[in-house]
Amino acid sequence: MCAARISLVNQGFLRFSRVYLELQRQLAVHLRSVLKAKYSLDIENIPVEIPPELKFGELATPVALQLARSLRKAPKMIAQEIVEALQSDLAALTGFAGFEVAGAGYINARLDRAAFARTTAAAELPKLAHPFFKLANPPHSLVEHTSINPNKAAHIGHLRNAILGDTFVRMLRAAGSQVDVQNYIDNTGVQVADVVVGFLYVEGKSLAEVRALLDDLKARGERVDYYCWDLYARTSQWYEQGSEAENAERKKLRYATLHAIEEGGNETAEVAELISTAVLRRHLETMLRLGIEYDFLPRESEILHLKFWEVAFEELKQKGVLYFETEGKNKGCWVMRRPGAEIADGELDEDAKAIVRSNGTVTYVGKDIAYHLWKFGLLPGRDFGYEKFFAYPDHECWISAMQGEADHPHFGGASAIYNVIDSRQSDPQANVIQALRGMGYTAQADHYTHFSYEMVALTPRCAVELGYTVAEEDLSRPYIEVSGRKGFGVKADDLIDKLIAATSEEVEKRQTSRDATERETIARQIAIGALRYFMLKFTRNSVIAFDFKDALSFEGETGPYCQYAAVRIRNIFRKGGTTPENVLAEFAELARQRADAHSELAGQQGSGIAGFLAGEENEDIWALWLRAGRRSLVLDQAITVSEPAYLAKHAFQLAQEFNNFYHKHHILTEEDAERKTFLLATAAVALHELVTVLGWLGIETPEAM
RNA sequence: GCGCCCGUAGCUCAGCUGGAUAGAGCGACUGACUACGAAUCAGUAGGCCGGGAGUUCGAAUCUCUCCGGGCGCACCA
Repeated sequence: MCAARISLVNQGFLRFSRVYLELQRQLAVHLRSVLKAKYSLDIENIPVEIPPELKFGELATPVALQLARSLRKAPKMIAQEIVEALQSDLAALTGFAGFEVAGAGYINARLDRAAFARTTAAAELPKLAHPFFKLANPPHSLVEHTSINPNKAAHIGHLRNAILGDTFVRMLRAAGSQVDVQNYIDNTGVQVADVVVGFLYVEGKSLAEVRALLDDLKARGERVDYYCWDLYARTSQWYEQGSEAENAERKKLRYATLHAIEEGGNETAEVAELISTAVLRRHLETMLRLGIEYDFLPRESEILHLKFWEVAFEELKQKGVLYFETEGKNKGCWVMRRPGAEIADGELDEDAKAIVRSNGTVTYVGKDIAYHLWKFGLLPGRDFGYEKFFAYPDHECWISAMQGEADHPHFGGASAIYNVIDSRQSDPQANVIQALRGMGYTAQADHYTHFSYEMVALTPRCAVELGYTVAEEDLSRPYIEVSGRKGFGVKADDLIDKLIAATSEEVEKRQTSRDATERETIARQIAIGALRYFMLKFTRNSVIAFDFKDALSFEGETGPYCQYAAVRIRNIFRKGGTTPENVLAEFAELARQRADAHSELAGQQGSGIAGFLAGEENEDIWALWLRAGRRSLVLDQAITVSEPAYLAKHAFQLAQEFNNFYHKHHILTEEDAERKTFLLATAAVALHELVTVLGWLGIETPEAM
């Protein structure tokens, strides 16, 4: 049922702590040669799974079940024959203790537990000194996430985007990739235009007055993005509030403003620049609270003014991806076939996507195609100017500019890109990929991933709680979509503040001996842990119906639960007066001695390390070691299918298995010195696994809880 | 009309290229703090995996179909 098939696809770049992966590969190779010798069959992908329960062993294959038909033999018979072949050559399979037939014809493999522990512990040691692995020739990836319109405060939907994106970046880096993190800024769109209309016409402010207001807000320590949140909602209403004639005028104002901003070099554009930059800065601050950082902020204004589109347009025309439509509703436009469209030559394709309008202006998708050519380094002669914009403790975040600074890093030219964008935009994303493919950039199209995810919505109860008026028919729905335009939603900073307030209250109660700064750090770490885990525990295409009760929960399957397990382990080492490093070194030495002795005591079970890991009463300990050995496998799978939730699940299961172990076995009072070392080593391995995996999720481990 | 996503326990969700007795968390009910701090642990109850058909030795998983819910399908941005 919950047997997991191990992916063979993507293992190449994982070079550390791959105990489980190695064993799996070895078994698959060996099985293949057995099948060849016995039945003259050459099967390339032999399924090797992790069984649903430990009593079935640590690895299993249903290959005998699959062969039953072609070999015209009962699956159990085949399994028996294969097992005999494997058993007779056990010496060639290091790390395995034996094989057996089970169920309808499964072949179950049992591992040499002591050897597994020895290898795992040894793999933990060097990581302590060098936690980050670097490949000699790392693949260059580009992840784009966050990309909030700079006209209002970030809300919970944006948090899901940024947390998913940031976590994926950490995962890629853990696997050895070189990753550039980009946050695309649409500073010339209608959303920014609307808030500019708000300042200029709803509030009737001049450029100087807007500037003064921004200074004033800054001086008072108030959030500009919050101010814009309200103004944006008011402006959206204002378009519909007046008489029909007035509303028509207001709409005209809206488009005139939009065009002035796109054009640049005027006062309206200057207001837009002031506001969008101030709001953008706030977004970066909000995300930094969650440990989210960026390398580069490409802006729409530069893509426009540096004329990326012109270069792309020529190539699109020349390669026949775009054609000029002379009939139908798209008459006078340059259009592109949609993915999967089957239209005979010369026939009118009414469904084609217009890329250049009949008035000669380019659509959003067109600009996006040009931008993505740049991302892959396929836009000859065009690049952004680069300026420093935001300083992080250990690096700069750059922003696009017309001229820019002479000395700057290079962005773009990636070999793989990931766009973290919600699933509602899958159509335009598919259009861009289609264009790349049409231009013959097949490899690039294949390495273009729309990292899509479902939205965060509010439960009706939550909406009412926040004081919004909810329509009668919406009350019975499972969730209501948030809307920046209506000012309907939970602002990111409000949620973070609320979480910190809740964790602070608990920390004040528990950590009376610590000073205020320490307590503050702990409360912040737990709050962020809770938030990040909450956003990551759901798989990407499940809609999150947001509710404060769930988001503010610190018990059960939550970030704090995982953090707590790690903190408990730290407490053990603190009380025990030793460190994980020392214990692991001690254990490695012990394991080595025992391994030497083992050859003399061949076949003698139940002694030494093997004994600590054998038997019903130690099954939970063995489960913990196994889980730890599985980490790189889980990372591999999570990257292959772009699903950070797998890692969140893994961290939780690890924490759960540790807590279970913690209650059953009391470490510090253990009298047998060797067993105590072994139990401490178990805790050390669990701690390093937890800290590492939580780190990939962007969750810090507090000193105390 | 076309396309994509979802439907699994009272609630919120896992279940990873088909595989062994369908799993968690929350909520409910029982129990466990003078041992490494209970933000924890142990246990009980709770499921026609939306319905139907097909493929298969084997289906929550693949195919088809129907039902229910959501989101997209502009020369808007």
